Amino acid sequence: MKSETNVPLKSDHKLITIRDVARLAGVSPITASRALNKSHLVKPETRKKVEAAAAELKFIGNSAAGSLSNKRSNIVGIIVPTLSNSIFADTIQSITSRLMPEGFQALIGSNEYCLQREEDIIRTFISHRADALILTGNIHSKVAEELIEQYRIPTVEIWNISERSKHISVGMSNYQAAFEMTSFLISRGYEKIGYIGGPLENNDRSQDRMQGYRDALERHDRSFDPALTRESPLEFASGGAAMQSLLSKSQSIDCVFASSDIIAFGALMECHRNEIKVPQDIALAGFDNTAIGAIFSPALTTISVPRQRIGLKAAEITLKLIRGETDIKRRNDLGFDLKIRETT
Amino acid sequence: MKSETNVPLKSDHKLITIRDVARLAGVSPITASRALNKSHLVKPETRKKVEAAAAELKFIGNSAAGSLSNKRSNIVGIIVPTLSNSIFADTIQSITSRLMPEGFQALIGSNEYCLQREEDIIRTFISHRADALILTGNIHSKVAEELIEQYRIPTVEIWNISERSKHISVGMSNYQAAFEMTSFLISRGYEKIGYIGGPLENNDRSQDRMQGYRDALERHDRSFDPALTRESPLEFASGGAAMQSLLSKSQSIDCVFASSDIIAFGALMECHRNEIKVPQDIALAGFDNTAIGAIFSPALTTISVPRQRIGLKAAEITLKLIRGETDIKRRNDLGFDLKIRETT
DNA sequence: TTGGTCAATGATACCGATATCATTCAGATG
DNA sequence: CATCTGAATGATATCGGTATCATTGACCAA
Repeated sequence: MKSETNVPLKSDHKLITIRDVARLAGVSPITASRALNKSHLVKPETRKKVEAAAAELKFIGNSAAGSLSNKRSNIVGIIVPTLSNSIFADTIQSITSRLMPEGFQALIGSNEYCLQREEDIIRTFISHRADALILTGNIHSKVAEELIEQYRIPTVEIWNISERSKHISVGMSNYQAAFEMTSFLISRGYEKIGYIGGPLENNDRSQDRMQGYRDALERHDRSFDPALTRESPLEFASGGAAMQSLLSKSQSIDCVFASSDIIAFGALMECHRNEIKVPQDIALAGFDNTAIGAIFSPALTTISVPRQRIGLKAAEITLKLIRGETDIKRRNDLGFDLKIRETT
Repeated sequence: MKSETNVPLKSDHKLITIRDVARLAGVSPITASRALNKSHLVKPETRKKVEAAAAELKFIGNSAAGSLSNKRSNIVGIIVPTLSNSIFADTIQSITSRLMPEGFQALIGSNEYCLQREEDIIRTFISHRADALILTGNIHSKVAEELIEQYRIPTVEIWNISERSKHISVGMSNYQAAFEMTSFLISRGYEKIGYIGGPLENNDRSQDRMQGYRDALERHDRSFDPALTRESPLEFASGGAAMQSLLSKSQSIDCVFASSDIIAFGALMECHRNEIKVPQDIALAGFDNTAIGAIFSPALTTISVPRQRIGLKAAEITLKLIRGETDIKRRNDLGFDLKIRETT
């Protein structure tokens, strides 16, 4: 076999540069550069010559050289907690579909719900001199905030709106959503409403949802009972385990509010296994409105989060920030929807 | 409000450079650079001084300048069909967790099952002078292949192993997996086995799975009947619709092999809605082994694809390619597992 | 005719790192 | 002691674009 083709050591292999394009087109490198980027500065005829030359050579500009020179990387860094949960994938998808046509490249990082990892990712994003950052939530490490400040990176936070946020934020109030869902469950007549939430540590969405549940109970003269709550990793199996734990400790529970659809599914499956009927024996509500919830049988009552709209809005604000526009609201609350379906 | 903080126009704001670090440490820029990167060339004492200076200034190197100079971007481009399906998220996660500690940054793109979009993404990856590419599957546009060739980008294909592949590949034989699943279903005694596959166009995995199903039937002296097959987008609802279509056209079907768990779930839900019992009335098998399948009730029979191992192996081969090592197998078949559970 | 404006293009310098080659000097060698 | 060796460091050039300022010539006004 021609094993050399497998050994693409960066050899002396010469890549096409804009000088080559310029030479072929019979113009200077700067004119070639202008023709390809700011074409209005160049005679249409010249532009065509340059474009033809670039096409013939299959020229692809070196963006490292470009950003080094003009101090704009055309890179936007996005950090989400995880890629495994498709809710964030939807947001990323809509961000990139808005940014790519504008010539931006998204750098995507997942911090796996860890602030230190987020800080490391931010550091590498800064090393690429990202023009802007889009971060999930509003809890970040102290050093991360300092770096953002020192390097003056325009930053947008997504997925939660709260007083806490020091940056521009796009999302919805997780607190209010949990509050309304809990209020709804109370209005439905459920007496003993349990709660299974995601890990609280360093997660503002989890914290706010929990607080919303709690405040709604108290607003309706119910006492908050920690024995009816569980904290669960955001995995199906863990949600099931938390449900099992709830069931074994307090039989009289008649409703469970899970702060994530993933947990809710785990809980639902646990009910199936124990031949507990949903919603007849126990009602169940989730949060996020994942695709499977709607087609599930029984269909899951949940909170619909405008994931795509969050991404779109965040992308648009990011573009404005990069372009120095100033008509930007600090808090962009896109709201949420109570999806009342079969499990309650 | 201090609205200036919201207007981070790239002003004349001076960023820390390695010259600043060098000055503070009392050495030349080159020595500072060496101290931070190739520390063995520098006296330990000097290195400590430079590190202290860098830390004090919170220096983060400009990777654009770095890669322009040393012709290595430390960037690896990864393209998956979509981020919405968590199976690819798992692979990405394991790739990046292997590459990041080695100092590489992953650029992630999703082509939404479109070759043209893949080509565009490859073009931007090349503009960043990615050191290597990791692509899903082995069907790419002609121009994409030409660009990879011209710019000599080491490339690894993941998720399928077939003769078709022109690059190094890491994955499993989708053909063989579908063949074995179908054979298993036949051995279980099912008579009329339907098939719902993903879109075939430009998707080698879908094509190979379909062919595996077909060949297995014929190997066992069953005739392949196109009327028992459906093509469905990879969404829950579409899977349900395809199932409905199958049910309405041929009542006598007693088993359906869905080429993706997502389709299988849609189909399963459709059965629930129609009060068709799985597996008593109709058996159902999926493909991919998504997390929910195992905890679902009834638990889904499916093919387990070693998603994480694919990512890990692909990352390791990528590192070897970048480093010019030559002991690399062209086809890295990591196998698959038949997960026989309750739906068959 | 002269001067001014503007469109089109070019020469040169520079972005911030590092490759390359040069230099210095301590210690080993004969 | 002269020479060599190699560790440690530095001066300069360079990567591939583009910002900046300069130049050219066409067109127009006075």
